[in-house]
Amino acid sequence: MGRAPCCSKVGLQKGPWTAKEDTLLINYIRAHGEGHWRSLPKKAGLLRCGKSCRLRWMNYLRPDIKRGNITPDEEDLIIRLHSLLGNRWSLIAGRLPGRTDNEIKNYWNSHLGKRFKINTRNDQNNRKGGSECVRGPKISTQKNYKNQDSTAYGETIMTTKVHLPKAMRVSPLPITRKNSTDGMASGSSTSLGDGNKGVLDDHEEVLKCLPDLRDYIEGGDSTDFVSSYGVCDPPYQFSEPTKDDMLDKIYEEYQQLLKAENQLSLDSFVDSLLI
DNA sequence: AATGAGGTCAACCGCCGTCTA
DNA sequence: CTAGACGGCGGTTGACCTCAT
Repeated sequence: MGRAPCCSKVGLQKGPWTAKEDTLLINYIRAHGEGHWRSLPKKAGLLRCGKSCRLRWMNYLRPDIKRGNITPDEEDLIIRLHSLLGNRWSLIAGRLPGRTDNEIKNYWNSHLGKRFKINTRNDQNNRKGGSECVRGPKISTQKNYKNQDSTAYGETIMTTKVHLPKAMRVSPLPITRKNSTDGMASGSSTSLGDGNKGVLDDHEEVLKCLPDLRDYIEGGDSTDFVSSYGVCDPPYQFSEPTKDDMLDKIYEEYQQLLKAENQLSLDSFVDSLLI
């Protein structure tokens, strides 16, 4: 017996968002800030479910979203965190500034999960003296993996101990301003493929209507955008450390975990991620 | 050139935990 | 204490795209 739907769904728009809808949503959040998703659509003049608005904002329109390909470092981190946390996409996303849980989930399902599945299968074949063709994950050799169980990913991960802390709300990490050479600022390297150019063009139109947002995307200061949009309350606190510092710090923590072995329990490390 | 298979990713759905009256 | 509202999460879907045949 589930809860009643968040909205009646009668007469509501579904499917891909139009540029006009995006504009309405952005303008509303600009004026009133986030929250109150249930009542937001009505007030903003949108024929959308509140959840749909939230999702659109969180996964696409938010100014701090980092677009473009997942970097090898980010991929490494996703793999490591997934091996620790399992499918806790929001937690993993919380450690990847500018990435959304949906994006990471999609990336895992379309790239990594499959890769590790193949790897695991081949690993099992190898143990049986099977194929020599090992298509393991493309893990950077500069990182220390020697303490990693070769079966720590993919299907077998389900049998390894995955820390599953009690579900709780996780306050987002401080979101750092990306520098002008990556992410959205790279322009063409959006997550929209060339085939979606039409859609992209539509949203370019939205951006033309929103100079603040365009300034941000083209290298302006996100804090300007946020403050001008009136959404400066948490979770949008753009503060130090920088993205690179944060990634380094997480790697460092992980390395320490690997080295310390018995000195630092896995649980306490994972718990530290949840803080 | 046509077409079918497979990949990608935005969006939806249902459930859960927390908050509040 | 309870029930409903709300926000958030992970799983899934389906439209659209690319690529191989």
